[in-house]
Amino acid sequence: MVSVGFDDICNTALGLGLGCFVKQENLTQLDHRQQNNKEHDHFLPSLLSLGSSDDTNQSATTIDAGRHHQQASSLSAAASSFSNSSVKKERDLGGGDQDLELERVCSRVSDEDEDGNPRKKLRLTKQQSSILEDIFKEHITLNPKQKQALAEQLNLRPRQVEVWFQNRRARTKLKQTEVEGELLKKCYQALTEENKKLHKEVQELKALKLTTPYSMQLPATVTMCPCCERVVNVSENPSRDAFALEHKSQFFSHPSAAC
DNA sequence: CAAATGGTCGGCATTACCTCA
DNA sequence: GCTGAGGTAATGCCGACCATT
Repeated sequence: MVSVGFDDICNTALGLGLGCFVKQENLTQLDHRQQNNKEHDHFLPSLLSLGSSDDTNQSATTIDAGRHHQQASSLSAAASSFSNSSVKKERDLGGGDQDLELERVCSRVSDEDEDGNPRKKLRLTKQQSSILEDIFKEHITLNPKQKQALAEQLNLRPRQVEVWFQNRRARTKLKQTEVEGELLKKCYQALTEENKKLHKEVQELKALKLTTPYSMQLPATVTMCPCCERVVNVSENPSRDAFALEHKSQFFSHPSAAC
């Protein structure tokens, strides 16, 4: 099971599989967004100029330089079914102008592979999914470098990594929406219950008001403001004594000011 | 300096394929 | 073997943003 810190992965494709990653500063989502475009200028050349120091990098560079040529490897078995898929457009860099142009041409071809068979849907391996999940926990978006590096690590195309992250964000949002919906539902039920209680209380108070003279309506320990009908139970809350007294005095001198 | 243009991105809705009960 | 439901990879479109002209 491969477990690699994403900050490490995204820093350089050279580090893939070599454990020689360099820590990269964390990026916020906005940072990613803003950085994406800026990085484009130097992203492509840096990847293409990856000096292959070993066979691992050699294969990675091969993928990058010619994304339409599938690399033969165990991990790429799943990806191989996409060699000629109907990708709308490969938005990821890494192939140069000629490759981009080629991509534009090839991207709109049929959903069939070289053999004329209908495109098969990729199922990511557990290992691939696990790595993607781990990285998603750290970063829900990728910048081009990160995407490219991850794609190379997983033997997928950058577009596939991008799509996975898009779908993963959508799933996260959907779950979050469901959770919030449940929460709102519970809040609504609680408020409804509270509302019922308050209505019942109001009815009881109104009934009490009708059947009893005002001077006898309240226990000796309870004070009610005639303006707002606010009730203060002095005996239950001695700390309010001062408030009650002050309020009381205001009731009869300046009732409106008290409320 | 402002407007037009082109490129890239993420979000979103939808489609298409696959698996499983 | 067939079928419907659910999961998910992939597609297509859109608006936002940025760089360039």
